[in-house]
Amino acid sequence: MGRSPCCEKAHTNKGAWTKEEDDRLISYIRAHGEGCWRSLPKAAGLLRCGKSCRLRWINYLRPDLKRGNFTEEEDELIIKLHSLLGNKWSLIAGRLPGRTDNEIKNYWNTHIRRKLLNRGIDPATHRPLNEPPHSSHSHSQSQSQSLHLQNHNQNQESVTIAVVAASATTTTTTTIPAVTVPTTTISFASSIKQEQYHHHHHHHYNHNHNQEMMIKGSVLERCPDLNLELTISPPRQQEQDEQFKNSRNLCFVCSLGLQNSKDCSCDEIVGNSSTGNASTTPAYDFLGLKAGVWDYKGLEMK
DNA sequence: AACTTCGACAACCGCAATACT
DNA sequence: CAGTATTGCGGTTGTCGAAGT
Repeated sequence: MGRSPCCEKAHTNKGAWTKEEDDRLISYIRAHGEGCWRSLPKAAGLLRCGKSCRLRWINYLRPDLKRGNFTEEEDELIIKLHSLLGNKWSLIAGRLPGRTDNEIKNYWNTHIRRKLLNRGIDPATHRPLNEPPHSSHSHSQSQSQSLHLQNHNQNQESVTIAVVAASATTTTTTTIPAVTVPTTTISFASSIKQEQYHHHHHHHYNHNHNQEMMIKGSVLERCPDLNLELTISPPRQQEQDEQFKNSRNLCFVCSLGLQNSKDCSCDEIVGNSSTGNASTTPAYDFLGLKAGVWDYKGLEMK
C-alpha cells in the first residue's frame, strides 16, 4: 500500500516558478510565517504543492540567503565538514549561514568534487586517489584509536564521546547535548571489518539519523584505516578516571571553539572527574576551525 | 549560423522520520 | 498503539545558457 500523494497533483503547476508565484509565496509567508506547507498553497492562492512551496522558499526565496559566490573559506569548510559528516547536506548547511543544503549539494557536485579530483583526492572518501586498498587490521597498537561512548544519565540528555588516540597525547571528550540515543543502539564490535561496515552503511543506510550511524559514518567510514573501538561503559569508571586524569576534558561546545558559550558544560565534565581545571584548558580547535564558526545546536540529531 | 556538448542549478521524487489523531 | 498526515532529507532529473565544433 503506497501512501497517498502529498497533494492533489491534477491541478498543480510544475517546473520553474514565475515571478508572480514567487511574489505570492513571499507575501504570504511574510504575513503568516512559515509552516503548514500543505495548506499554504491554497491559502496563498498558488497552484503548487506544499512541498514545492517549501522548497522554493527554503532554497531560493528566504531573505537570509547569500546565493552563489562561495568563498575559499566556505569551500574548505564544506570539504572538512563533508569529510566528517558525509552527504549530510542539511547538517553541513547548518554550519554555513545563508547557505542551503540544496545549494551546497549542487556546489559540491559541480565544483568541489572537481576541485578535490584535481588535487588527487577522492571526493567520496577524502583519501588520495592512488592510495591502494588497506586493511583495517593492519595497524599497530600505537596507531589504534578507541572511541568511548558514554551515556551519562538515565534520561539520555547527553552523550559523551571520547576519542582516545593512543599515539597522541591528548584525549578529547565531546558532549553532545540533547541527543536521544537508546543505549542499546550504541554498541558495536570493537573491530568492525571495513567491508562489513561499508556494506551496512551503503546498502542498509536508510536515512537513519541516530547517533550510532553518525558515529559509524563520520568516523569509521571517513577514517577507514583507523581501528576504532567503541564501547559503552558505566559513567566514570575508575579506569577511565585514570585515563582522563591528565588529559583535556572539553565539552562539545568548547571543542568547537565556543568556550565562552553559556552552553559550556566543561565544569560538569571537570567536576565529575577527579582532576581538571577548565580555566586552564585551551580550546580545542575542532576540525581546525576558528572559534565562532559553529553553532553546536545545529549538530543535534534531528 | 546551426548544432552539440557541457556545466550549473532549480526543482522533483521517493523515502524515512516525526507528529498527529 | 496503530494508522495516517506532514515534514524534511538526499538523490536524481530537467532545463537553460555558455562554450565548443
